[in-house]
Amino acid sequence: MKKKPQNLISQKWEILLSQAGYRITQPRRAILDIIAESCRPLTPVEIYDLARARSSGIGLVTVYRTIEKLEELHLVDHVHHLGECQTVFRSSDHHQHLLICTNCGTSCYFDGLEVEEQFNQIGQQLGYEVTGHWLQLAGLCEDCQKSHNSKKVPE
Amino acid sequence: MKKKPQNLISQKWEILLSQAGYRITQPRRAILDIIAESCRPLTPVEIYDLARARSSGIGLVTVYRTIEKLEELHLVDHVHHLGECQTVFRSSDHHQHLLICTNCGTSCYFDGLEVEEQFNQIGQQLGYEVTGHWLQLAGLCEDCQKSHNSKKVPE
DNA sequence: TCGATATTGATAATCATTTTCAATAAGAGC
DNA sequence: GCTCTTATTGAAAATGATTATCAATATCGA
Ligand SMILES: [Mn+2]
Ligand SMILES: [Mn+2]
Ligand SMILES: [Zn+2]
Ligand SMILES: [Zn+2]
Repeated sequence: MKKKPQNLISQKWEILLSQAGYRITQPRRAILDIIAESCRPLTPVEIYDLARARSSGIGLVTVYRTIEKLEELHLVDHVHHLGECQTVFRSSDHHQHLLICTNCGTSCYFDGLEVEEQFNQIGQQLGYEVTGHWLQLAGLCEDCQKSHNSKKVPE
Repeated sequence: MKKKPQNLISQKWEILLSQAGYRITQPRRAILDIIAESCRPLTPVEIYDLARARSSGIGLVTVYRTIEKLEELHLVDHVHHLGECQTVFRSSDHHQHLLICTNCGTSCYFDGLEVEEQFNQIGQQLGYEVTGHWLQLAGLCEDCQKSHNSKKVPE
């Protein structure tokens, strides 16, 4: 019987949830794993389906409640892209932005942008005090550039 | 009896809707006016309430259907901000980005950003072919900076 | 091991959006 | 202006997504 090596991220999340006074249950663990391992933002129902395929008897309600707690601890971000406005993706530890594949959803955080100064100047010109920004890039990932037509969606 | 001078934008929209084969009805006209005049993104229900206050007997369904057509003709944009993911705002004629007040919602388009080159480079580093971007600034508008506390929401 | 209680899933309730449909009104052609 | 076709309307019902309720269960500190 193979022992599945647990994902490092979900391992960390379990500790943090524990420290916040939440309990680590079987359904919750399955949901954490799914989200932590995913290379792309997932909808609640996608998480539900993937988690159920792995360990049965999980309720969609529990998915929503688990997402709620992960958000509260800032361990996941809400991602809006394409039609979906409610997908969830593991958050970066520092302020970063997402580059999302328009075909398969595979997402990467990136940083190193030099834009804050420009943002402040634009605000000044319009009389606003800029307090935040929201930036997301869209494109085709390496795999999807090769197989340009196929609409396969990973994990 | 005062003749209300019609908004230039909604006037233009009526022509375009007409040319697209759609009819200009009283409910539709009221909805166009509300959206065209607004200085901030509105939810369907907000549009519904404002339009009903102006001319009675308008259905929420008609609001949804009118938004649908305005979107189809690219006359309005979907705006995601704060909790709301389904607000509607008159679109800019060329590619621009929005700066939105976090307090009252008042929004301005801006351009003159020098970022496209940086976006492409970032994509290259990560193996993506960048095809689009999504950028929005948030801040406090001039009025809301003065009356920092009051949560009044215009029109 | 025990016990307080956080968590669970089934079910029902709520909220936003879409569909259905018969009545109405826009507007092209006369 | 009048007529006729048909796009549009609002009420009501249907759908889909999210949230609240609640009794049974599982977690985890003592
Ligand atoms: Mn940033
Ligand atoms: Mn741009
Ligand atoms: Zn891809
Ligand atoms: Zn403001």
